[in-house]
Amino acid sequence: MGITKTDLFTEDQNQLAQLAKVLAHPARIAIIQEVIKSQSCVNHFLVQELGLAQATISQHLKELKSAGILCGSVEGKTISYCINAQSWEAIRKQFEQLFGQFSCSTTNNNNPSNACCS
Amino acid sequence: MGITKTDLFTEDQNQLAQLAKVLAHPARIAIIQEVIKSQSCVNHFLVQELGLAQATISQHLKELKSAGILCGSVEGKTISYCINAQSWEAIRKQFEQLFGQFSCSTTNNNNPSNACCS
DNA sequence: AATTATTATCGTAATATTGCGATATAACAA
DNA sequence: TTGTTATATCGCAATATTACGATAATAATT
Repeated sequence: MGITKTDLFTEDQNQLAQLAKVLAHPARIAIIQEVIKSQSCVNHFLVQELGLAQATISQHLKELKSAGILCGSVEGKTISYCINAQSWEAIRKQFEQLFGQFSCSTTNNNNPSNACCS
Repeated sequence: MGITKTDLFTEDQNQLAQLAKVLAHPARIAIIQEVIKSQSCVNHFLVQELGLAQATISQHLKELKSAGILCGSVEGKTISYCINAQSWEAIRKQFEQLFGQFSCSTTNNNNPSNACCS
């Protein structure tokens, strides 16, 4: 069907999946990294750097913005995008929370026979 | 087009995006969390817990397995899935590497006028 | 005012994803 | 052997995503 049954899952699960979806495209990863490297970026710079069409970059920027990862400020006739520091930290924490749910030591302590992957 | 131009991006960017894509579905997040909570899970247990059809769970498990997040071991007529500890750590590191590229302090030091998000 | 530069949005084609019924396969049980 | 249980795979329909040309909107420049 192509439609996700969000009602079956918790708010946290849906939210994290949504965040992951925004990161699930190399162009958006690349845009994020360019923005970090240059402190801020404008659309046409990214078009030159990444080699995607202007409309495509604009679309990716829109998604990154609506996810809270970037935010843009008008500067003359350009729009300067930078990392949304507060959101960035919150998003990082959500991923850390997931990754923190499992660790090797946990496995060794509670289930020494967990040998299926070793 | 629906096709991602992977040739425009670095190996790392493509790889991280690919990993994010696997996490970009609440069912797969939920499966991961069930597997962690129960140490290991079999298909039909997840079907009961999550309320998705058996074929659907099987498909998600396949993706999680091929991404290296889970691995399965045959136990009689069931297949027991657990976290692939080594991969898990490697994947965590890739996300940490991304999130480590930006921090508030960096911003404050190098670009005090980065006020577009504050 | 007309031109130029920059970005957003619309529309569309190509492709990918999600979900599940139906079916196939394999291990065990009676 | 026949039946049961557990899982994987196939095929399909519905929906989502990706990419971009065309166009619109806005601000600066001439």
